[in-house]
Amino acid sequence: MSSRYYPQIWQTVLQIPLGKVASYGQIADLAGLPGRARLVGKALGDPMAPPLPWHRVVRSDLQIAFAKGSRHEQEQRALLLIEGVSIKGQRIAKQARWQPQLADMLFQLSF
DNA sequence: CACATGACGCGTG
DNA sequence: ACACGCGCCATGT
Repeated sequence: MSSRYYPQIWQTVLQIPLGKVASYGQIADLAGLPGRARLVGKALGDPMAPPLPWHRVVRSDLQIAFAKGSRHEQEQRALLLIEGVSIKGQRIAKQARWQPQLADMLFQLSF
């Protein structure tokens, strides 16, 4: 089981503020795993994962990763809208991007 | 072991 | 915007 890195990924995802979104690559970087965006997707889908704001993780082009119209895609869209994230068409508003501040970075270092 | 397949991302054309 | 190619990596056939 190579879910060795999942915990740090989960921790990072938990940092994303309500109403904000982060990309898979961004989470990978913050978790100290540059270039390993795919691993983030795996971590989120792992059955052992704790409750997470998984819906706040989207592709770097600000689109939902799941197939258009799929059940997962609809659920993620609904959750984001509930949080006040504006989505026009297939694209999430740029302003919803999470920009980690110094305090957030320091939190990561404490692990 | 060889391939294929994703909740990815970036560079090029 | 669209299409590849390639890097990345766990899982499955």
